[in-house]
Amino acid sequence: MMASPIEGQARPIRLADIAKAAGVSHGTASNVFSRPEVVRAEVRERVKAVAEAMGYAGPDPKGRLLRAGKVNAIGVGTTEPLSYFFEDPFARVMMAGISEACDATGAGIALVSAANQEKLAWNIQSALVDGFILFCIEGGSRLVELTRERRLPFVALELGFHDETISAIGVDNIAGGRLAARHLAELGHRRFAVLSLTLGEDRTGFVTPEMVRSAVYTGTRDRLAGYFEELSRFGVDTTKIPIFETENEEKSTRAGLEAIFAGGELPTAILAMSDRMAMIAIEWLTARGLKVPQDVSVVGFDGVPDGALCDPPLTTIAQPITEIGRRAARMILDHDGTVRRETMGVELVVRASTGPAPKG
Amino acid sequence: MMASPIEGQARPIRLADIAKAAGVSHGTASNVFSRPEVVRAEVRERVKAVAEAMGYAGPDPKGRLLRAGKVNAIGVGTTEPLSYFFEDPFARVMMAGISEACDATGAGIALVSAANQEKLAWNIQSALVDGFILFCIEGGSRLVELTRERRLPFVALELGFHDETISAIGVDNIAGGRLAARHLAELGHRRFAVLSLTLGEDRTGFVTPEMVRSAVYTGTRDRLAGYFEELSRFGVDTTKIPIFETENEEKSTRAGLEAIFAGGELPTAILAMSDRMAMIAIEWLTARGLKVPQDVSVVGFDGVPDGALCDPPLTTIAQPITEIGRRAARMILDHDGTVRRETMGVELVVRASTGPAPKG
DNA sequence: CATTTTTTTTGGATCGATTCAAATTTCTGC
DNA sequence: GCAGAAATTTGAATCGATCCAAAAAAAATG
Repeated sequence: MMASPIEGQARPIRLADIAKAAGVSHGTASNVFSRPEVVRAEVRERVKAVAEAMGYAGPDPKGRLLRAGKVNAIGVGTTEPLSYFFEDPFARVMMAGISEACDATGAGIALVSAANQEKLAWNIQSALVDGFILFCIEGGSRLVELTRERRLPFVALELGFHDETISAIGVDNIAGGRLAARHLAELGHRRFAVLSLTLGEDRTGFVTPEMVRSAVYTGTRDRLAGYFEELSRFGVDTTKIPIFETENEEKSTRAGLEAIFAGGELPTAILAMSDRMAMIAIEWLTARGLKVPQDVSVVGFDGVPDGALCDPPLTTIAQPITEIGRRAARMILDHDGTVRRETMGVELVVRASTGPAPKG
Repeated sequence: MMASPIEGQARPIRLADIAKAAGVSHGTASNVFSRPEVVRAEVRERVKAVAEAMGYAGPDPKGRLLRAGKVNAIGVGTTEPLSYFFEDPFARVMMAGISEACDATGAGIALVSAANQEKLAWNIQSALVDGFILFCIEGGSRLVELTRERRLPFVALELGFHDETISAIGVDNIAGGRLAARHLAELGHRRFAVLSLTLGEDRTGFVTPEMVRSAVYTGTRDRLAGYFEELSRFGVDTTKIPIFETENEEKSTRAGLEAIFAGGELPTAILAMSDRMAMIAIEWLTARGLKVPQDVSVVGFDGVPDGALCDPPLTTIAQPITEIGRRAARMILDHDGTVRRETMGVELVVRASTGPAPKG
């Protein structure tokens, strides 16, 4: 047996090397780093000196990890690309909440995502985490299935569909819908249009009542139900309200607005199921010469910070996003094996995108 | 020896359990999952069936990791709290670039930070990553030292000081300074004030020429040098230009503006070393009844997206932030053991916060 | 100084996989 | 039916630490 031929690319120094060089057992060497108080001061210093001299990088977490069994990190997963976490306003606030809880306990955050489906599966399988928080905005069911296979605790956020077997944190969508609708109705509005999130399949366009009934996404359905329940109470014929399903992005939302304002009785108020759509709507209306809120009122949903900054500032149904993030993280961190479901309240934040219905 | 007394809380199933149950060696069992093509179809299906029946979660990455030696994830570290990554505009754009490179190679991202100094050390020591990207905005030297001990590749970003031994990506601060100064000088401005990033110690307030000379932070010093070189060329007496050192946040920046506009010859142009300060300045000036750019011009530094959205849109020196992020990630991902230093170019982005110097 | 108590140190077992040379089985061709 | 080639399977070794019961050394007690 000979030493590695090239000095330069020697393999990294292991704890066992230090132990041998210092003339102590590997148990003692380990203690020097992980429980220094149990080893005699003299020995401790000697070992440390040897480690220093040999350029030891400290106990390798890879080794420790296997023994410890716990990673002390939580994975946050989504089907969107990784940049989603840094670009999407909703995700960012959520992450701030998650970060807060992680900072407090010293846990790390690993971002899990992937460019394509195969990689996603692999990344979930190989993520070094103790549990997952899932952003189920899109492709939620696949994300959930993949994660379930890891048999680690996980919490679903913004889970569109209903599944009692998984932990989830959501908001009271019906109440949110009602709040938004009542606000507009009380301002005198009677002609509405809805900019809806997806109901099921990947499609965009106007939605029929049957489609609503058979909707897979209960979140969307509930918001709609909330809108309509409340509007009915004000005597509005909800069957006449146009509902346009978008993909919650610019193109399909604009298409929806075009369609809604194409003719017939124009709405004086728009119920948007996300702040994103609401803000796109405001921009579109303004560009079209319609004043918000004088001509058309717009109310959003989510309560992202950007809403306060747009012009006019957005009236919206605010979710306690940061708190949801905090709780989700805590659920993973102090997981006790039970399935937990929490429904958070929402609140109406009145800013300047809504006003009295125009006369006549 | 007896089976675990309580059925419910059995320890997780290991690959070895599957192997035994299926009557194959653990080598074969391992192959079923990691190299299915080498095992006979019949055996493969049998093992898979057993695994399924026993509720095996798939090969545990903790085990694989130790053997493989490579984590396939990069750590992004800072001394700021974790939420910094999701809230700071500059960091966000940088992260988007890093994400892009990681997405492309399937690498994961682990966020490393800490509430306090001890935890930071621990978190860096125990991060499961193949290398680090360091945001050295503040407390950079400590962050670098801590990371150096891990003996893993790392790249420093926004490294304030000069150290040839570490890989870093930065921008040409002198050129940036000159670009900003020339732009203003060409618009006819002759009376300036500088809102400066920190030069060394943690202090705020006006800065003397000696302090500039002995500055630790070469980034700050270089921007300043760029400003002054160019202004001298236009015949401006740079010794009279007030330089106010802030902590790049609201309070100290406002204090700086108060001090600068407290009396004497008021500046017609402000050179801010960050977009953050520039935007705070615009707000402050506007609130004070001074019109930007009619009364006072403001030019920032960084080129964060928010700058385009503020009112008036900010003229600034744009760094290729996303590209820096991409390169940093790539440096870690295809690390070859060499120390790499890159200096990226910057460009002047003229928007509406600068205009001709007011007459008289 | 012998005994008991306390503090340190030791070294084997373990965490959960992957790897690879060698052994075994199956397949080919004649 | 058999030799040789090809395809599978085996099982010991390894990755880098931590844990812990038992042994050894040091300190305290009578």
